[in-house]
Amino acid sequence: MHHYPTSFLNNTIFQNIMAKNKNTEQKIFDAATELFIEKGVDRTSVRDIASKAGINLALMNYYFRSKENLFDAIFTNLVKKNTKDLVKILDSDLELDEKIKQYVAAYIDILLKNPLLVSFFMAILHRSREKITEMEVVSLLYGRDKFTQQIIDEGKKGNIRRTDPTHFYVDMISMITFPFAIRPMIMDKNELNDEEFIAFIHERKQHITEMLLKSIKPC
Amino acid sequence: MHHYPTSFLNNTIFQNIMAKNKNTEQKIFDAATELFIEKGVDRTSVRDIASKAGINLALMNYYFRSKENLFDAIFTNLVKKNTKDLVKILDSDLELDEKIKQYVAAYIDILLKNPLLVSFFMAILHRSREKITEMEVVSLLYGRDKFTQQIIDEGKKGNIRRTDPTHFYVDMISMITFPFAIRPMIMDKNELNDEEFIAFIHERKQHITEMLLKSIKPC
DNA sequence: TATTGTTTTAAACTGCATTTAAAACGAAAA
DNA sequence: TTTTCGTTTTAAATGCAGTTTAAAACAATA
Repeated sequence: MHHYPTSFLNNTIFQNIMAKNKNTEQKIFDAATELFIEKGVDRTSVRDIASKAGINLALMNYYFRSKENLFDAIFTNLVKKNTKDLVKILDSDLELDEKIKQYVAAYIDILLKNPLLVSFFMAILHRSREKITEMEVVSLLYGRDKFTQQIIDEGKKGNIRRTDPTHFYVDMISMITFPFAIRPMIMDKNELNDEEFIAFIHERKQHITEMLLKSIKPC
Repeated sequence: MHHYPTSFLNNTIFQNIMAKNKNTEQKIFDAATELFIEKGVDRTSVRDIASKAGINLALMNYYFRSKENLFDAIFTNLVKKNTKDLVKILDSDLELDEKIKQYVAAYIDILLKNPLLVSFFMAILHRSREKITEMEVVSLLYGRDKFTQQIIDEGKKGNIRRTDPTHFYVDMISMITFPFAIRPMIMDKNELNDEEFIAFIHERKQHITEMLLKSIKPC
């Protein structure tokens, strides 16, 4: 009979564990994060993590139960840390135009700053696409109740063309996100280096905003 | 010293091998294809493939050298079979409007008909994003020389707004492709069943076309 | 019939995540 | 202080993955 420590994921008593297990658990968490960034999730073994964290192999399983769990913990942590602003913008009382502009720019900046976020997302989608619906934290990346209502309302008022909010939202996140997923392809086909790709992505902030606004502008 | 059979990938003498090795090589290929569809690439082991094909474990490596290679062969085959039309449309002499409309519809139909294409693409992007640039066959999914020129020309002639063809093309494939990648998320958040999701995707044909055309319409 | 190259086989090898069972540790109770 | 008991750590084993090896079976042909 094993006694597993309270999970990292169970953050109601997050503070308490941290006081106690800070060293080992945090060491595993940090080492894994660094290695996942550096080599990708699949190409880092738990032995790598253990040796980088300076702990015994079995401790990874003792604290996180599995590599998959550790991955989820890191991903959840990363998403939570980075998407607060995004949700705030969508739920704000900004004018629709300004809201879209800010959302697009903020989302792109987040993805530029956190390459891990992109590759984690890809990893989850790849591993089992269904799983993503089970991760509550993903709502933070696809939650838009107020925004949806706003589009419907503005359409009724005649301030914009009547627009299907689902299509509109899918368009928006597709144009923002997908280029990061196919980054090597875009760089290769357009002969861009890293710097130029980043510039291209920055251009897209304005480009996407214009595209979206033009599509809802009333005739 | 081993004597590997001429590779499946080397299709200059494709016919010849097929006459000889049809049984075993094709059995492996077919079994793997079915299992990859059914359970996903990572969740099918080479032992699964061998037992489904009714052959010895080592034969998979004898014919395809590695599981990765087998995967590539299947992917390449699948892309080649399905993207002929797509390239034809982009390279045709159609009017820009009509060309965009046909391309969007054809691309979406292909992805609807071949779920494997989507998950294979994700698998490659996930495994090593860089690898995708090495697969010549991917040009078929991202090749647009004549199309690019056409957008520039029409812009100069004043038939459309002057438009950056790279952004335009990225927008187009993002809006077409990405929704398939996040299918479970869209279904979950909008409470769609399979049938409704497919209907949603069909709607997108017209939606995306309108979106793209509106963005290049001259003021 | 003997030879040579090809195809198939059984078994081993390597590296991986995970599990086990026991040992070490630390704090609280006796 | 010593005992006790839950927690943390350890070394070793387990089982499954892809791949490799070396020999056997087979087929064609000289």
